[in-house]
Amino acid sequence: MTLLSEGRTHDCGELREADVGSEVRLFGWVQKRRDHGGAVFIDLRDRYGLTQVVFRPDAEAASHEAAGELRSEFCIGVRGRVDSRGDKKNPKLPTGEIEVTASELTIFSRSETPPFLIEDDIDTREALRLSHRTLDLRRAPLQRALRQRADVLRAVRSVLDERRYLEIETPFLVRNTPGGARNFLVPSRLERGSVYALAESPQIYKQLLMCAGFDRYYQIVRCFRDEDFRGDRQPEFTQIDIEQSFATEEQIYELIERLMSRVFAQVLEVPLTTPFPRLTYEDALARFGTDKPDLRYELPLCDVTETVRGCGFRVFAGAVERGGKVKALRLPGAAPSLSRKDLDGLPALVKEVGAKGVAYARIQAEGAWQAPFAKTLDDEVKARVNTETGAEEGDVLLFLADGALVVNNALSLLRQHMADRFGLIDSERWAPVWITDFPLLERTEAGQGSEWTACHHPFTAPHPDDVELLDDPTRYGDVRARAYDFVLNGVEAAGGSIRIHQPDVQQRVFRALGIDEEQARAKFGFLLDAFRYGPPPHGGVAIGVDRLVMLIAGAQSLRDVMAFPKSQKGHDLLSGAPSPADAAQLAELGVSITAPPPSGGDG
RNA sequence: GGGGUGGUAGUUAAGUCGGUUAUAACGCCGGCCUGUCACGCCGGAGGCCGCGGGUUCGAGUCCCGUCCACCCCGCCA
Repeated sequence: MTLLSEGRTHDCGELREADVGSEVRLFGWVQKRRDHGGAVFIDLRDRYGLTQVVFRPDAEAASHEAAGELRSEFCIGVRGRVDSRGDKKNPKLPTGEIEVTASELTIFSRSETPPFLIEDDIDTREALRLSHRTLDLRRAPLQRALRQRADVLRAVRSVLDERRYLEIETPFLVRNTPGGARNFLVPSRLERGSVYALAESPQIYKQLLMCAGFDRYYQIVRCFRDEDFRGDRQPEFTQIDIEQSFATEEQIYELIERLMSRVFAQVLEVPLTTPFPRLTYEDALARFGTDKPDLRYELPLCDVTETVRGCGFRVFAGAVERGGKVKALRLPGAAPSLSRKDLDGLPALVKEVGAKGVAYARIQAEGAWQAPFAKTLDDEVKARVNTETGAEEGDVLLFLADGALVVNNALSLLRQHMADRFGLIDSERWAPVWITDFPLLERTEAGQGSEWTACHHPFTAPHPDDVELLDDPTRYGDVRARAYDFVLNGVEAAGGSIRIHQPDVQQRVFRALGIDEEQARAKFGFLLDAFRYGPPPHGGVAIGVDRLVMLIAGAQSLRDVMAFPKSQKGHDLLSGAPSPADAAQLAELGVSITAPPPSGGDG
């Protein structure tokens, strides 16, 4: 019998004082060797933990001899006896009460010196970690994150199964429908000249499933989007996609609240209070400058546009004249701790969102302002701003004056920055919130064809009270959608809507979007056809698994909760994808590449 | 498409005003060590300074270009 065929008796994280005296077999990787010439200590690691193994010359000479050649990351098996460590316990390890005195050692495989240490906190260039992802994945934080990811999915499945949602798969290779997120394209070999698109979401298919009578559907599904990537955006990502017939917003909210409660209870043992608070899109933007506010802290924004209209400070008055906004962020009691240098450094901070500057004022006794521009403002204006923002002595007010988008982006950034700086973020706290009443339509950038585009997607139902506005192009921007986002700690973790199921409403929305009947047929004919035969009212939601797990695992990036993520340019640094196709493959597909071959990097 | 940060030994970093042989720590290799757990002590090896070009008597350092990674704006119905 070999050690391998006998099998391991325990994992490397489970032996305790109570096991002392038993014979055990442990398999794992060498985390660390400490060779004292006599006793040789090995920290043996697997995904469950670390156990100290000791080899002694007097106990088993051959094993002791062999232990001398062990190096980091050798994969080994050990037979031995569990001994108490007596007064040599290591309180830092769960298994620190005991050690295994080895009587037999099998080296399953050797390891070259790894390019970086397999430790919890390594400070290694991420590119290197990604190109040696298998080693990176041996590290405890990634092991933990991927386990939590599986735990999250298990918890979600348990709720959905209890509630009789049916898991149904939908195609990845779908019809190419330009508009919305850019699709990855897959050329067809059997029909040269045509392409499939990789599904950016199962949206249309899940609506078809509703029409087919599967009144409660879910799928844990990969989605593909060929856009620019970020720390929280990858070319392929996973959604928990849910749709149900006869749904109302309230039912969807209740379901997600139940799902999240179960997930947090099971994975983190944290109770979430339900129902979650709600905030309209309009309020969110007004008070926090973003539709995904982090509500773990306060620091609301205050719109003072009307107050400073025509005032003596040209930066303010000018922005208002140009149709922009002036908003303030009040930092209670911040005056003593924010130096002139801190405040003068703020413009650099907001430069990245396109803001040209940040005005600030320290509030002194009786509401007087200490500010570079203080003289240009009437006392009356200052007093009104004080009242509106609630500013008191010792506070600092930060002002942004610019177009609405820049003002909101910059103040949202500053709000975050200051919350961080003043330690206002309770890392133990979870702040879920529903963002409701999104606009249905938004203006597109000039020169992109149609003037309006759907905020969510073209099948999102308008608010019943606003349907009539769809007949007045000047009011398009006022139409509210039955769409909602679930935001957790400032991260958009889920989003969805009640869909349109009435052909006439769908037609009006298409018209507003500048999609004529012919285009509608060409793009979405198969959905519209399904809607001719008694479509049920329906709606749903999609949860961003990667983002949710990122929050739960406390990770800074999606890359830390995905086993094999891609770089910001969409490269898989492990496999080298994407790579040039060979000529024969392209010929078979009837595809020719016009771009010059990539020069490749040596970085 | 745009703005920013970075790339020097296996790893993380230092490298001044352009000047002799490019430093340090960790890791690695060899030796010693029977209670370590950030083991210790002694010795050693290890470099296309991302890549290409330019300026210069001389470039890790200055200039231009380029590649890669990361952060952000746009984009992500």
